[in-house]
Amino acid sequence: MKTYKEEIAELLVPHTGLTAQEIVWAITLPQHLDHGDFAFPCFPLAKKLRKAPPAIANDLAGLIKPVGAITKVEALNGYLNFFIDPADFAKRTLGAIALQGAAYGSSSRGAGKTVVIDYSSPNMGKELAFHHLRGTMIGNSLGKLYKRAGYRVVRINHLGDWGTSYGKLIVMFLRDGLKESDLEAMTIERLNALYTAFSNAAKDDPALEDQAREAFQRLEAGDARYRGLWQAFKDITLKELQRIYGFLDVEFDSYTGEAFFLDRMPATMGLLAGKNLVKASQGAEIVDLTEHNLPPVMLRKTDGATLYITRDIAAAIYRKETYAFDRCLYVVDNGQSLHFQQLIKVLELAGFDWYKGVEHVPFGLVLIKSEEGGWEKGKTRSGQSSLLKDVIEGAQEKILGIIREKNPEATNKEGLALQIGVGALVFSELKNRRLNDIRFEWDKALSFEGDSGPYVQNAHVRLCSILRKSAERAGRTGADHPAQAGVGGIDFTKFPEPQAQSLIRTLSLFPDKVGTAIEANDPCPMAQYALEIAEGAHGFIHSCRVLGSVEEKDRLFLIDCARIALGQTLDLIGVPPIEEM
RNA sequence: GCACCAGUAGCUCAGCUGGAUAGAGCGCUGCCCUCCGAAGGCAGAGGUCGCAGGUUCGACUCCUGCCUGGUGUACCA
Repeated sequence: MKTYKEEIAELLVPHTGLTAQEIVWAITLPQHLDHGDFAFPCFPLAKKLRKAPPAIANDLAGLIKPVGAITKVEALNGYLNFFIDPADFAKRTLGAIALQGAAYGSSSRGAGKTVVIDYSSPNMGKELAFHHLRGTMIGNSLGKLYKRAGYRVVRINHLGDWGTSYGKLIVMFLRDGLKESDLEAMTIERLNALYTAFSNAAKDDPALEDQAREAFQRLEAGDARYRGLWQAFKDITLKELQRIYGFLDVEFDSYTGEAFFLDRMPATMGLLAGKNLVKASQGAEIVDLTEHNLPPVMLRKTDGATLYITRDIAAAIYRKETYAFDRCLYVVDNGQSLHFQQLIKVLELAGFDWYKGVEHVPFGLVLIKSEEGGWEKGKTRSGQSSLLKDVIEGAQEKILGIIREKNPEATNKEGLALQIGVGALVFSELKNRRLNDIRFEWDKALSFEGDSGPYVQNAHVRLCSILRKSAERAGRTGADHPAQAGVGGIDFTKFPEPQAQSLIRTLSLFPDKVGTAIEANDPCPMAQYALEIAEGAHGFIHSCRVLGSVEEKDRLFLIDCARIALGQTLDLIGVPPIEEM
């Protein structure tokens, strides 16, 4: 079926000398309802026709006869405004939602293409901190968005599981007199404590740093005992990670961390040397990028050990070979921008033309309000831990109290509180543009009012509640989902209220919003869109009684379509679309 | 020094490939529950879109320069 824009373009082609494609591209959505549904700006034609834009608009308005769903064409301020029959608009929009259901907004733009997304990627031996949440949820959302656009998506957690840090862990483990038999009882908290203990001890005993480097060298050399400890530490970390990811409903297709690429180091170094890129400098091996206005890339330290970026180069090549990706996205904080500029430049210089598909997707800091009132990285509140699990539990606890007060009959209050808490935290991190530093305020994020996770979840809950009550009235169990039955019997002229019109217009934007989010590699447009739907839903529910009204059947249908669109939007950004709260 | 990012209402932020009168939330002033969830809705006050140039019929949006702030910058990851 043709879109409205395409229909309008057909009308304009004979009079403008533009192609249909150019016109579709130029058509915009008016900001004000009384300006119609679509607008064609006549300004670009002014030079070509040597006429003032308002005059062109007037001429075109006289030449074009409304046909089909287009009911009126009007010239205003140099724009040609098109008005669509509201019933037709409602039928197309809601019909598409009813037909596609949970697949609403799917497209084939990514058909046959593969995108690899690297996100979260914490360091092993440490617990997920609050600041890991943003990148994790951005990557999670991008994965879902790309899937909806028809891409094959490979989600990778590039664990930081190699480096001197693991020498430190081993040193402290042995220094405490611990043995392999103690690994059974080892927890992530205790591993974390070993790190802290190391930094404290190293202040008094600088020799510890050397011991850690030695331990890491033994690890790299393949010492069996050290490798065994390392593997045990990694297993403990993974188990805990998956527990937290479970709370967030985040998944990965691969956990290939840095260590996975160790045996590819010689080949990678050889490949770069073969391209004449490797240079000796102060006892280390580097790639000199001065003529590209970048600092040098260190591939190998004086002690012979490889570095982070060396493994990243190997990993990029491996991913290309393994997944044949068209695009490879690294969702990593903006502080790493130099690193990724270097990585991509090295891939280019090495002659890999696919470097063009490799892209850093940076995001800004999450700043916390300090006691002095300033903004800083780190702790969520003075004296309070910045571990992600503690933040989630804190949110859950606070919300549990509110649920007990506002909805004492709710079943599974703990589970609901967790989903609302996660929704609140996730929404507060995704509603802003990716690159903006976020000023996180605990109370605001968990606020039950305004532009918040609970606000958008609440709109979904109210829609579900009406559908549930509808079933209840008819003696059915569960909730009614009239959209599943299709558009048969629905009277699309029954939505004349401005609140209904506004809601339908908002629902029609879903596919465009998915596209916008993907082009920007940013879930933010989707989160903003969730607010728009929620606002539209609240407005409609407030002013248009559904159950018991003359238009009950038609309004229930609209409610169900709004529920689908909002539920899908929430799912795409990783906010749990709950049905009661 | 170089690199990346940000600067829009008192505060926290939206604003699609340049387009019609720059939008929300919080806070502030008021109003609306005999009515499907008030975790909601409605109204009001509040802006020289960091500064200066440039491109354009048209700039919050693009370009250049500056100012301010954040982050990063070879032997950590």
